[in-house]
Amino acid sequence: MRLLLIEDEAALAEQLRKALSDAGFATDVTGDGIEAQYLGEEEAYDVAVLDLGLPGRAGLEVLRNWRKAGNALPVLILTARDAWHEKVDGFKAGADDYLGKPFHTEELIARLNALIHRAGNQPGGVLTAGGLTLDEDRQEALLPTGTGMELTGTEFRLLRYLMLHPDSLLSKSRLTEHVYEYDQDRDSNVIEVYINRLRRKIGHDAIETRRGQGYVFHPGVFRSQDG
Amino acid sequence: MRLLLIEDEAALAEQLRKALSDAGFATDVTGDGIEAQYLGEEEAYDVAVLDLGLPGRAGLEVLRNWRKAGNALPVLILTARDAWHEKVDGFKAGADDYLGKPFHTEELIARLNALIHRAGNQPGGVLTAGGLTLDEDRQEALLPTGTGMELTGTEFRLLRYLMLHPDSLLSKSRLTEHVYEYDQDRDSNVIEVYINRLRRKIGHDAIETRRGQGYVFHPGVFRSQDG
DNA sequence: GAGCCCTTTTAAGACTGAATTAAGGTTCTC
DNA sequence: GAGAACCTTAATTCAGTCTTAAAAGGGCTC
Repeated sequence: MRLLLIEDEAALAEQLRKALSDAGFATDVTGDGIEAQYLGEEEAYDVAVLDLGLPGRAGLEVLRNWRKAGNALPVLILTARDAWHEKVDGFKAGADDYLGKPFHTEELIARLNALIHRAGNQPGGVLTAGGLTLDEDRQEALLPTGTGMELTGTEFRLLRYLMLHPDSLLSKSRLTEHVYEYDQDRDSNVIEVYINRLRRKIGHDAIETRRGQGYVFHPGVFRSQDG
Repeated sequence: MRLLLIEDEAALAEQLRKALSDAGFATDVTGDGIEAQYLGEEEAYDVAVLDLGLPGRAGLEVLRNWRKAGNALPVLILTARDAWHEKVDGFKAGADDYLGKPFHTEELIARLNALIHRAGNQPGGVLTAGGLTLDEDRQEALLPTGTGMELTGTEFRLLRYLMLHPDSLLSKSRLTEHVYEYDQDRDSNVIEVYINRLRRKIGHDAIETRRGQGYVFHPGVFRSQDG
């Protein structure tokens, strides 16, 4: 996986580069908007991380220009946690995801993996979200504690969909659609039953219920349990 | 948001109705052209979904008749993916958008949101009004201070309607019509109760009471609080 | 093809919290 | 100041969800 990191603060840039390399990303770093723009157009990256703390709002311009040119490169933006307007502006400019600073590196990596998977650029085999690992070849989950859990087919498909959409509200009908291709199910509580089974295996708190709306998968839960 | 779904295939109709309800649309369903025509004229819908698979080409007739009567209700038509002529006929009859079957429900919902949103409010699933942000995917509000507020289903539907009609006088009956499905409207103070709950979450001043007339949502209130 | 094991689906009762109702208090209008 | 409209809180209701268990289904071996 090739990753473009656009970050002007040298210390943070280096820290992130290390962590991202450890996670298996071949990372190019630039702190300059013009260079970032050029690299994003000329090189074949799988994903980009864009810190909006760049001086002069250059960051969003880079992103807008990419989109204007039809470049669909998945982009995750970093913003100060309280700068809500940056988040909104970022999405308007075409960002795919965002993360507020300060953040845990694991979460950044999990979201990057999710972005890449969503874009269809399948690497192979392993999907991580905040410490939880899903081995797609062996169809089993690996908890941060090291415990391995075998999953049945349906459990696996459901968990994978949850992990691909971390912190997103997923309605039961949407989950049904994606876990069972184009199967139109009548009223049935399969999703509830499988949510229950997953909770037993990976922990109850990882999946939040929003009554009347759906479920939210929280990768962050795993951070606190183990490093 | 009140939605009219015109779909004669019962299974698909039910599947869509569920998914649309999850997404916060108060959905009325009919499989009959005559009834569809009547409902579109008499009820206050924000958008309609029209499946052209209806027997006897009745679907396009419904649409044409609405347009002839000056009804500008946004309409999205569903067609078989390879039925190119249906798409053309549909636009000629006054459709605003179309989607080929089969499709992912998320795409339908995204397009419906786009149809409903006013110009300028277009990014993926995010609705803004003067500093207040409504995340339509997660069904939660983001205050200018950065505080996120989870919303229940009814709170979400009401707030979305308010935000889509800023600075407009909205009567209680109109709010009821757009927040609830085909209603056997008894006198009740639900709207008052939910206005009260919203005020607690987003601030009392955002919603003005016009005694005897209704409510006005003021996005401007949020601008003064934060930059 | 009978029996076994594992997965998936259905079903039913308990539980929870969102939606609704209800009731008393407050503010506005005339 | 009387009546109406609205606010606010609390109780009630009821649909949505949890949980468990058992039935149904599918693939395997012998």
